[in-house]
Amino acid sequence: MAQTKTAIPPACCTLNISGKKQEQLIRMLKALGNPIRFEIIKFLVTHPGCITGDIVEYLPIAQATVSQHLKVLKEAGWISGVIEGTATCYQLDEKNITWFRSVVTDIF
Amino acid sequence: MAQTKTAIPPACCTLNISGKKQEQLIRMLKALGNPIRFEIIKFLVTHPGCITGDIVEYLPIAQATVSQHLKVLKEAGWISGVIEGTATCYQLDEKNITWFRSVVTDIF
DNA sequence: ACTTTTTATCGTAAAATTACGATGAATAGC
DNA sequence: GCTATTCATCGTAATTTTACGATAAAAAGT
Repeated sequence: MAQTKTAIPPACCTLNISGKKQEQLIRMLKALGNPIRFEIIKFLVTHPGCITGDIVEYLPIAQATVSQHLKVLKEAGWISGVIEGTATCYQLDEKNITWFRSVVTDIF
Repeated sequence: MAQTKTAIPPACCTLNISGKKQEQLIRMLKALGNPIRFEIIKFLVTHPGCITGDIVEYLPIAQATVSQHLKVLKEAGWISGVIEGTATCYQLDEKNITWFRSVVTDIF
């Protein structure tokens, strides 16, 4: 390709990330880049510890589908679930979200 | 659902966003939540104004596929392209990226 | 004018995602 | 023990995404 002459003009972000960290970030971005899942996370901000049924009630989609989205969010690290009797209580995974925030503010 | 008693415990993020702003954010998250597109954005940080062919050369995928990814990134607002002769020069869309950063730091 | 270069788009195949109903598993309540 | 409740998982259909080769379009070079 054409050689960049001398100095690269300063970009608006560094995106200085790679390897496992980058993979984890991409996984979180992808999981959040879906309207239903974004709504679930928003819901959990105001309803921490709520159970699956609450989220199903709130959203216009079937219980099986909600469960699938919760799984994606859990695997991406956005949420964690605690089984309580027959129910499962979900909440934001503060540790990972804090990590996400710090990484994003770091590279953007 | 079970009533949240009195005060909601402070969450680690507000996610205070909705409507068109939320839609745009989700579009950007989704576009960036793909390994190939993430690499393209990273490449553009260090190679601003490079042409499609440079990116094709850099990535292990076909030209048509790269072109498609560039389209997604452009539509999401991550990049802009300037036609120069037969080539197209791509660069980060600093305005939208700045918007992205401010929104993310605002709601997380 | 013709050829070359460069890139976007088209058509299409394969893979992944999203959605649903049905079913199974596990606990709670009787 | 039996029934009800709650949720994850299974099987599957529909849609979307990702990928490719082929082709079209548009400018540059000869």
